[in-house]
Amino acid sequence: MAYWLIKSEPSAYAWEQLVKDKKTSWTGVRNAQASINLKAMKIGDRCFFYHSNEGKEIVGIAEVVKAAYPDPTDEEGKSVTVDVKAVEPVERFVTLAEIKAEPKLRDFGLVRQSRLSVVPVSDEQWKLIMKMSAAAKKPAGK
DNA sequence: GCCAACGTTGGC
DNA sequence: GCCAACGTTGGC
Repeated sequence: MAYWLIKSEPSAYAWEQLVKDKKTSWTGVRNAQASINLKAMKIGDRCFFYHSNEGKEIVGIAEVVKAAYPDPTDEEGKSVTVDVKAVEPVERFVTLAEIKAEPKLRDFGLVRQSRLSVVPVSDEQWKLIMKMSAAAKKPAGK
């Protein structure tokens, strides 16, 4: 299974909203690279849910429940969307500042391409961030 | 097909 | 609110 990070401005669609809705269609992605990432998503893939602009932190974990299909909100029919559901909130928010402060996450898509709204997350990155989100201030161990 | 102009996103 | 980065558009 693959891992991803999906971004949303809380004012547009916050994590709390997804929790309330249980699941949602991740529509409105127009960026070409982001679309490619969406198409690569498979059912069961996990996604970090990141709040951009406000908060700038990873707040929860979502799961892909429906693979890419044409985005109904795109009149041109070029864009795709996936359905995701809320899995669980993270124990502790992981902020962008912390991610930037972690040398191992220097190559993280969120940092490297800050404008991309759907970015891939490697296994190692996923594990590390999971660790960072688990209560302690710093990742346990080395 | 290239490149400049413009628009949008997102961090600070 | 400002500015930098980057994607997209349109003229040539």
